[in-house]
Amino acid sequence: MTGSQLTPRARYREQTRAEIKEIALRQLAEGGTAAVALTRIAKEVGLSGPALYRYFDSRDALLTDLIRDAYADLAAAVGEAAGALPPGTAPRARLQALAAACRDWAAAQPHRYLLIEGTPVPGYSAPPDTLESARAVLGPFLPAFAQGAPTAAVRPVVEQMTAWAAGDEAVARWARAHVPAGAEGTALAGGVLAWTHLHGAIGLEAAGQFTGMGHDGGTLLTAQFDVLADTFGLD
Amino acid sequence: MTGSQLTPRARYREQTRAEIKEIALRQLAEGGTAAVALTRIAKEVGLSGPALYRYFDSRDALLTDLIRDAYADLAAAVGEAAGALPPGTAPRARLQALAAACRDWAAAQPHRYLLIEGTPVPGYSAPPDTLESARAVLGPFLPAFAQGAPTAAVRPVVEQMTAWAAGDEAVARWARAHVPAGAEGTALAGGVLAWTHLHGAIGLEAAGQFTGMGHDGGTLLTAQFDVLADTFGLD
DNA sequence: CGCGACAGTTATAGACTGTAACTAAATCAA
DNA sequence: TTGATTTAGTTACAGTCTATAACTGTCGCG
Repeated sequence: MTGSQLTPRARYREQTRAEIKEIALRQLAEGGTAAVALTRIAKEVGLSGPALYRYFDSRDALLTDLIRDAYADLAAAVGEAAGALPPGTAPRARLQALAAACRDWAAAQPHRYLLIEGTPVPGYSAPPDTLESARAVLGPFLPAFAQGAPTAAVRPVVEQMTAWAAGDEAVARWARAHVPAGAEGTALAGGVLAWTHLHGAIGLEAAGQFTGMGHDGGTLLTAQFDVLADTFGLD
Repeated sequence: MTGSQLTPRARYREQTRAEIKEIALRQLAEGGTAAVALTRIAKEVGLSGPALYRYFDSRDALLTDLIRDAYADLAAAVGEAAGALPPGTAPRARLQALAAACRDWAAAQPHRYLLIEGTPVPGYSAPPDTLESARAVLGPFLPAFAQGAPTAAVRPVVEQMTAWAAGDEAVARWARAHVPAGAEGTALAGGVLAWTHLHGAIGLEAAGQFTGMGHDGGTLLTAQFDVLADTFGLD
C-alpha cells in the first residue's frame, strides 16, 4: 500500500489528505461541486478552518486533485477491463466490454463522472496530466480499430486524424503504442468517435437527463458501439 | 416587441430584468457559472445589492432564467433551420442541417451551451419547462427518421422507445406531432441517438476538450450524423 | 388627491475563501 | 541530549457573497 516506508510524519500527512478527500467526495456526492466547502470539511475532520490549507493550497487544488483521482480511477477500470479480456477477443466484443466498463464506473458514481466531464471555467486551466489520463482511458479502445475498414461517412475524420498524427509526434507515439504503424489514423478516428459516444451517452445518463425515459443507458450505449463497430467493419 | 401595451412600470421592470440578465451573461462568459454574482451585477447596474432581489428571487432563479432562455433560443435556432429547408429535403440532408444549426449555435456561445448541458446538482431540480424545451429542440429531427429502416444494431433502442411511447401518453402525442402513427418508436430512437450525438460532439467541443487536436468539431458531427443516417437507411 | 403597491435604501446575519501572525510539537543534526 | 528547524495547528481578521429585515420614498391608479 501507499505510505509504507515513509517517514511517520509524511504518512500521517497522507492519511489526513486522504480523509479530507474522502469527506470532499461525500459532499460532492450530496450537493455537487458547489457543496464542497473547506470550512465544513475542516469541522468534520476536527480541524479549524485554515488548517486545511496545510494540506491543499486552495479549494481549487482540492477539486483538481479529486478530478485527477477520478480520471486515474476510470483509466484503471478501463485498463482492468481490457486486461481481463481473453487474448483473441474480437474487436467488437472488446469495444463493448470497454464501453460497458466506462458506463459501469460512471453509473456507480455519477458525481465523480460529472466532475471529470464537468464544465471547466472559460479560462480553462487544463492540467496537463488530464490529457495523459484521457489517453489512458482511450488507449485500450484503439487496438480494436486497428484492422478496421471505415465507411465513407467517417473517412473525413480518419483523414484529419492521420494528418494530426503526422503533425504531432506525441500523439503518433501514443497511437503507435496501441496499434501497428499505418493504422494510426483509423485508430485515432475510432478513438475520438468512441470518446464522443461515451461522453454523449454516459454524460446524459449521469446528469439524470434520461430519468423518466423508457430506456436504460446500457441499451443505448451498446447500440452506439454496435453501430460504431459496423461502421469500422469489425467482427 | 415584448413590452408594448404594458403599464409603464411593468415595462421598466422588464427592461431592468433584461439588463440584469445581460450582465449576468457577460459574467458567465467571462468566468463560468461561478462568476455570476448578484452583488457585482447590482454594482454594474447602479443598484445596491439587495435591490436585485426585487427582480429575481435568488441567484438560482436568475441562473434558471438564463437556462430557460438559452434552451428556448437553441430551440428557436433549430426550428428556424428546419423551417428554412425546402419542402422536399431528403432526410439525411435535413439531419445534417439541423445538427449543424445546433453546433453553430453552441460554437457561437459555448458558455450558454455549457449552461444548458451543465451539471445539475445531485438533487436535481429539473424545471418542467426544460423538458418541453428539450422536446422543442429535438422535435424537428424526428420527421427525418419516420421512414427509416434501422439496422439490427439499434433495434433494441427502437423497441424500448416503442414501449415508452406506448406507456407515456405525453410522449406519444409529442412523437405523433412530428411523424405518422406507427413510426413513433423509430423516430424516438433516432431522436435519442441524435441527442446523444449532439451532446457528445458539441459538449466536448464547447468544453474545449478538442483544442489541440487536429480536427474540427464540424467534421466529427457531420460524420456522426452521416453514420446515423446510414444506420437508419436514410437517403 | 390620497393611498397602496412597488423600487430602492441601509443594516445585518451568516457562510465561505484565504492570509497573517503566532504557538506548540515533532524531527533531525551535531 | 540538546537545540534549531520544519511542520501542524491555532486564533484573528479581511473580503466576497447570498439573503433577510426594516424602513423610506415615489409612482400611478381610482
